[in-house]
Amino acid sequence: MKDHFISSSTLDEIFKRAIEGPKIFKNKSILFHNYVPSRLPFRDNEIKKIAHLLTNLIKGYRGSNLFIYGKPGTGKTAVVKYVTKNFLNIVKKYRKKINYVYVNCRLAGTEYRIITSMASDIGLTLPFTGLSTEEALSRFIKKIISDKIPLLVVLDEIDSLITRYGDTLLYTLTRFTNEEVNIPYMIVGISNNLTFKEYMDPRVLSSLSEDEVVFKPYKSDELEIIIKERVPLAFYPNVMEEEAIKLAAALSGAEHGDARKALDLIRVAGEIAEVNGDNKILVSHVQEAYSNIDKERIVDAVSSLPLHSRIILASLLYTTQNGFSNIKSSLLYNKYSELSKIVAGSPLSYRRFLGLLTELSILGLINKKLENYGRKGGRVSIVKFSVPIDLIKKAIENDPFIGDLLK
DNA sequence: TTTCCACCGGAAAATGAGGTCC
DNA sequence: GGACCTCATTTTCCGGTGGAAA
Repeated sequence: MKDHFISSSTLDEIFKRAIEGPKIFKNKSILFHNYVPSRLPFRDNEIKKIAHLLTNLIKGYRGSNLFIYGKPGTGKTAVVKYVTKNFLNIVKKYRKKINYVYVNCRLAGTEYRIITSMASDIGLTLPFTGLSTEEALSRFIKKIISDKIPLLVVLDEIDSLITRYGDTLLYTLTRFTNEEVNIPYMIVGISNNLTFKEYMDPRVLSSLSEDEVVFKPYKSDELEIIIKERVPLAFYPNVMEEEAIKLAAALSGAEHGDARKALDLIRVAGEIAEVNGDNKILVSHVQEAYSNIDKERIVDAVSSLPLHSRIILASLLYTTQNGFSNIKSSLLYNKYSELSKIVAGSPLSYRRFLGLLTELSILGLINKKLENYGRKGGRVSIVKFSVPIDLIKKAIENDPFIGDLLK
């Protein structure tokens, strides 16, 4: 049986190295996604455009609503947060008032939670359940009207709201004013994709897109400059080698110009150097970080799945390891039912099982393909892993509920 | 050309646990 | 305390679906 305990001398060594070993990170938080830097290179035009639109609110006019679109890691959220932070500072300085609301629609989850989050930003507490969505929205609107303060709403990942709940909330937000109620407001929608537009009423869409800003992906040389600006803030002097910076920029530039990935890469490279007790971040650390990031993603994805999804993966692992390839979903369900009787008491319905298979496929862990065998065999789903099997095995074996089952 | 297999997957309803409101 | 609410998960129902066989 594998020893699950770490000796105290090993722990001593880890802590000793942390205190006495080479210093790598000066301020790691600089490299996290939520950090808003004091300078955002290559986004001057976008910053100016958003700032100009915001001036309407200070003057007391209704600003054009703004739709911001761009691939992940192109700086959309960072630019909006940067501009609004400066905007609110000026507003405060001149003793003006703005009701500012920022919600990430995907993280907030449901439409109701988006409304309660917006309400909380303007000082209105709503119960987290018990009210109808209409009632919650109505209270939010009443508060805006009674405050008589210009309103700025930023809806990040707005596609997540529209594709799941339609455009009712946005419709209400763009139409709460009239001749009697004349409160200046501006809505900023941010999205990674444009597919959600088909779910919107053309009137709401044109209202949201009164102005548009598109964020283009960063080029490798631009990413290199972005990394070079963060390196002196995040690491101690001369810790990161010039060649390592170039490689990190090139690897992330090749992957859709994603600045977030570039910063992840140098952070993980720094962590690897730290664990190894090295005093510099070298090209080899960046290379190792690049291959580790994907592995970590897969193992993390598997271990954070719900129990039944993990049992499905274990069933697929079992059947694959027993020489079956191109496994039919019905066959897999039989194995899954067997395992879940042991682990969870009873299996979920076949329909639910299919839903979980689709989710695993969307996550990129498995590949589900429809195949047709005509009158003889009908139309079936064929399932196989789409990531290296040893990574799944590693995640499943460490699972406290189903790890022993496979042995 | 039609039939039929073996499912697939959308939609709606059910469930159960949290809650508010009057 | 009963009516009504959200929310995530799950079940039930049932109309497709594509291609080999009839």
